[in-house]
Amino acid sequence: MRSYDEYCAIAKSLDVVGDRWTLLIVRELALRGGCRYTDLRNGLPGIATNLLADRLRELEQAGLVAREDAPPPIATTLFHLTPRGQELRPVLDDLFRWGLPLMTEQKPDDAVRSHWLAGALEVMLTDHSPEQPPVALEVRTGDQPITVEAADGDVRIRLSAAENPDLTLSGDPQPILGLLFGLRDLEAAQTAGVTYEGDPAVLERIRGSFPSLSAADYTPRVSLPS
Amino acid sequence: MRSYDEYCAIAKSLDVVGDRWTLLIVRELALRGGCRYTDLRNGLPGIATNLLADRLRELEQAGLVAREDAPPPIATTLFHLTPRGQELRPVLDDLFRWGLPLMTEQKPDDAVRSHWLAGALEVMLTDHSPEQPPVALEVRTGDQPITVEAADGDVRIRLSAAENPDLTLSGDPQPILGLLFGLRDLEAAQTAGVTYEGDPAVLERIRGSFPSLSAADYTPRVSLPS
DNA sequence: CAGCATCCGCTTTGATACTG
DNA sequence: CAGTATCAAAGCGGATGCTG
Repeated sequence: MRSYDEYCAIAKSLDVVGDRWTLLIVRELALRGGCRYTDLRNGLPGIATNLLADRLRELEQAGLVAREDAPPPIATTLFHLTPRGQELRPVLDDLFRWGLPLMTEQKPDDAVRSHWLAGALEVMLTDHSPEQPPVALEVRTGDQPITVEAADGDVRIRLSAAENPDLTLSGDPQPILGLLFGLRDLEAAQTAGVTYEGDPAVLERIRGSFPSLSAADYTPRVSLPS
Repeated sequence: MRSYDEYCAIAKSLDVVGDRWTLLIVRELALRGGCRYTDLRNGLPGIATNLLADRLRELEQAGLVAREDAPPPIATTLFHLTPRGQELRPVLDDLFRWGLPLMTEQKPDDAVRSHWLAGALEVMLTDHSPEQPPVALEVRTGDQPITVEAADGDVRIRLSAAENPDLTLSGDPQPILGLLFGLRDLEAAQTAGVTYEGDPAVLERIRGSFPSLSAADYTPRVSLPS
């Protein structure tokens, strides 16, 4: 990308990560840790292979990504974020939150990956009853099952099936997220094709509350002259 | 921009604000409040006029920007952020912070605008001595003077000259920021052409501390299967 | 198969000129 | 002041081919 040529921190940030696909590559590496080239392609459906190679080279040069030649048993190159790359997490988290209201719309040809949903769940869900015994929720949607464990006030997300889930939800991601974020009740979710097995009370324990528009004021950041 | 077609909050955010120039337009409106078309052009040096018009239309459609036909005395259209647009402030703030280390390099053809620097100062400076009487600093660089007032633990930034500044700094923006962010001492700043008038002790009062790389760990956000 | 490089048609951008 | 119109150049998406 052409530089904006502005002596401004935001512009300089965008000089580095403002290109198409770049932040999504960082998202993949932030969510999944070390990735092979092929993993990245799978997590970025639609990216042209030459673009992925280009972006990885640029990110490496900018010091956000490092490549590591994995030892003999694996024998493949792994890409991972450097500390400088990890520092983009606040940006990704904010974009996650800002974009959540847009998740109410799921276009028919939207690709779905469970680790994206897992990221959203991690940002949104909390354990409202730390004193209660741990509970486990299994979510079956996307390309692999997601396990949500609430214990001692913390919520942990794993991309695998649960051992003995207290509740299992299956169906399309959109109504399931609506249910977990408190936008739909169980009945409405069922109408949208969600099925469950187990104890629905788990929902009260971990449900997130949707960020309502916080009535931001219109005052500019910096007061202007006269 | 073409949609990424991903059911992911970050991708959906970038579908809206991921285009070239878009976030910088939001930056302008966030920093300066209501802007005329011409103000925006001045704050976005190098943007093609048709692109600015396109982006404003897209932002309006997406509900982030509203245009307002100002009453007779002004007789011009003003653009401002809607509440939904204001909600991007956390994203802008994080990009501000992430990009600060890049400000150590000032390319010869980088444009400079005081309100960008004011944004950086607002994010970075704090009043370390709330119990002390208020102090005022005037910074002379960029296209207009900046006033930094520290009082009662708060720091306020204005884009205008100070009444009776306790300290005035003049020179290139890069060494001045270095000085204010604690990367240079006064002597080093002077070597880089910064001049001052008044009491340098003001610096101790408001100086920001530079975000050192916080040794982020490499653990992925979501644990992977097996 | 993993990790690219090359080629080609299309879209987006940048620069400039022009208009109500 | 607030845009629209035009056109060349750069970037992108998709397909394909190459190398270990």
